[in-house]
Amino acid sequence: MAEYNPQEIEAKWQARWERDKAFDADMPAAEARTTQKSERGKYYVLEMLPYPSGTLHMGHMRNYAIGDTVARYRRMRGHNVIHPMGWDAFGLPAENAAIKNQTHPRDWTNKNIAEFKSVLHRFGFSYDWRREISTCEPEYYRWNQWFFLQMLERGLAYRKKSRVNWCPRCATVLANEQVVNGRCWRHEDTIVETREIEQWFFKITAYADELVEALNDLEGVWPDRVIAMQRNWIGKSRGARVRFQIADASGQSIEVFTTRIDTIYGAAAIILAAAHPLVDSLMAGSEAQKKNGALLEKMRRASAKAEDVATAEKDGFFTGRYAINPFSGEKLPIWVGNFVLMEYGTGAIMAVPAHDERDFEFCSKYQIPIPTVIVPQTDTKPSARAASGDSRETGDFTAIHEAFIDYGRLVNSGPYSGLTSEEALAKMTADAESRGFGKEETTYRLRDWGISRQRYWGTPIPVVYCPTHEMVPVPVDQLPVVLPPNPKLTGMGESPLAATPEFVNTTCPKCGGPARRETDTMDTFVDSSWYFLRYLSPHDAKEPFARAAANYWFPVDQYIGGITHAILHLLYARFFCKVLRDIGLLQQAEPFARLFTQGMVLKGGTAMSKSKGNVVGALDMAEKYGADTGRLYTLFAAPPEKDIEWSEASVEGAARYLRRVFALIERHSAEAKSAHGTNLEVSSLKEKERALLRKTHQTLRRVSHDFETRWHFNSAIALTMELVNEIHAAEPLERSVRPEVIREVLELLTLMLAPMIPHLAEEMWEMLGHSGGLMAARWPDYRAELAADEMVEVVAQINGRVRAKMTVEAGLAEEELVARAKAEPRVASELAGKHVVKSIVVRDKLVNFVVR
RNA sequence: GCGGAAGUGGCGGAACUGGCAGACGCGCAGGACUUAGGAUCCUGUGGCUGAGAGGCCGUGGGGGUUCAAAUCCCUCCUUCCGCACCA
Repeated sequence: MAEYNPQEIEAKWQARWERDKAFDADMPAAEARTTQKSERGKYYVLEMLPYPSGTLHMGHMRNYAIGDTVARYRRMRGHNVIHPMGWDAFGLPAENAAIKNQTHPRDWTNKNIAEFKSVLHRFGFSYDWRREISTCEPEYYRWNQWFFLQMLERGLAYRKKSRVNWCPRCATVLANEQVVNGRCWRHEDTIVETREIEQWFFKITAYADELVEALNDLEGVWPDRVIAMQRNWIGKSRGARVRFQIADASGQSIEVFTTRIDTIYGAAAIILAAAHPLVDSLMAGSEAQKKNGALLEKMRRASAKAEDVATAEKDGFFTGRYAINPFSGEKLPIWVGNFVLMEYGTGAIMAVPAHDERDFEFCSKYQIPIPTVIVPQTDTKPSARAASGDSRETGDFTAIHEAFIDYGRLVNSGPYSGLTSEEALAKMTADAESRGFGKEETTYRLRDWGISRQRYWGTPIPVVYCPTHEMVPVPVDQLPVVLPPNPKLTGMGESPLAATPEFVNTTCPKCGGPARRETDTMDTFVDSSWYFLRYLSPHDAKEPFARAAANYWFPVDQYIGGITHAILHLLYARFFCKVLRDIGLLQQAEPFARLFTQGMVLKGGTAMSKSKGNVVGALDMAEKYGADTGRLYTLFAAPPEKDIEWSEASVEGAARYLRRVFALIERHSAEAKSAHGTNLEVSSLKEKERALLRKTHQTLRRVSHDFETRWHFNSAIALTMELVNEIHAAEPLERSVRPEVIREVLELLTLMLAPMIPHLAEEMWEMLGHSGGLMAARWPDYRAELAADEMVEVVAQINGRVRAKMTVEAGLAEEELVARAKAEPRVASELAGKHVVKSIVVRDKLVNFVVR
């Protein structure tokens, strides 16, 4: 008897697939696209493209195993599946490795790509390798440059000064990931500074509203948390902009943004961000300036890091000036506060301490009055809190212990008193507008996307700077702007391209005079914002992607990747597609029809990563157990969206199952092959045959359901294990089961396993007498008459407790079930002398007697 | 604080629209075959209790709805993830 030899089997079938070009995906000819009716049309399955670094470990592998299972299943379902793979090849690690090892980032990257690729081949993933792309190739990144120019032309790319991390020792800009605890990664003793330099931005905020609104359509097809995270990130909030005149300042005013204009009669102060442009002029020459100048400077220098900001104590000072509340006419002191952000809203707020926690904290600290203007709606009489609330009258600043931030009913609000918050929001916004001191406004947290990187290993930004014409875009026909082959990479001093004269020095496209190239490169997220379109015509030299190909293949039907990219990558890609639609290149603006975020593979409680030293190499796995075992283990360990903790023992279990399945096919292949005909009439079946076929078709029904709806491959695999166990238990089969039945059972088992363990399934298929290979095979439909239960187990309960189990004919009438249940000895004895209040019958399931 | 997800045996996890909780696998225990086995096969395996048939308890805690709750409702607790002074 032959043993299961995965190495041999896997090599054999991988060679066969390659020979047969089994995974090449092509568009049908134009006319076939409309007439084709037997098949189900295209299906684009995509796993997030990897950054080739370190070793390809089982965490990566799990991702691809899930994608490959889906791709293979869809092929079996008759879809024209496109399943491409490529490399996110630009990036900082390549540049760092190059500096460290005195090599070129390209060499390091290509070496890693070759390694990754060989591992993916070893696992037999069904990619169309003709479509492979690498983002560091000029044929690819020239289109990044082309998109940039398109955006520049439309005002969607612009330059402005912005903060970067700066290490004074390296004299260079640091990426966020190179800043560790506020210090340089290379110089632990050196505190990172911030510097303002000119940088390029993509105006993603122009699409903020569409980006947030279109999320509604992704409900149910994208994971909830990803949608929630994107909503949160975009941070849409509706409110109003209100202008407060500055007292004694001849027409000068301060604008604030508020979502709670209904609380405006409770405003106790205006608070400005330290960076607010009016701060200096308001205080010029005043007593307040002398007193608070130092504090102001300190606030302006304070760290902008989120953790620091969130934990910093509220701090501020009075500017000595006042503003007029346009609704009440009241004079409000103008303060400067460290918790007011210049970047959000208008950089100024109205402080309503009674109804906002932050304002409450600030005003309590500085003894600013806390007037109550909203009371809970349920209060019929003024609440104790409201009654004692107005500190302007009582002079008591301690009477209120916390802010009441909910909507409610207005009090002490002039003509608006008595309205609900909802009513007041609408009415007061409208009044502010008609009276000319405010208007409805929607703000977003989302900021524009800074794409400049002071790095070598990225896409050069295609503009030049000319002394006479200033910034000049590189004409499209001069693309690509190619990276110089031999940069000086030191990681110190100015950015690498700036130190490469043959790159920097150029001529102005307008006047031909000497000019300097832009020396920043693009954020690598630009590369990954449209790569899924490049796969569709990867070698196109005339355009980024062929329109016809996009019309056919786009959007991605199923995108699969890690939750780590829930915000940035997925948001940028959505943004890009909207721009591409507006340029006229796409008809559809949402790139990913369905998104699946798979769980991580942990070892020792943390995600596998080279730096933590807890990786299990995919190649090692394949060499020791085989690719199919590796795949089966990662699919079986948990549902694909959950994290799994690496367990070598469970890998052994997966290997054991495959050996068992292989041996099963081996034992019966001769009989199966001897079968003639396929007609399996229910009436002609012997008891044992009927039982086996029933189990098989029931398994098929449930496995199909798992594949189709929830992707719970773990339960699908468990179901096939049950089937295998049942076949085992029925052995020996030779005398009691006809070859036709054996063949049917084993074929269906093979087909069910095929998407998950493709090599072994091919081998099994061949052992069962098929020469065509599984690529031509279709996912089978279960036969209802074979899956049907003839006898079912029905439970007899008394007051919800199981008292007997009966095996009865399926579909028995309710009265008959009650009669049979009552006939059960245990039921009969317990019911004796008791009054049955009620009998509940669930057909084919249970009978429950309620007794007193 | 806000938002999202999740709490089921020793472990990973099953249980479709409320209907026998613990499928399947790992681990463990016992056995068979074997020179041997970390190969293979068989049996057992939630807890307590009982000689046994069986009984009682049991899906994070508490309460509720129901003939019936892991599943629905209320409430509390815990864990993980994301955002975090966003006006």
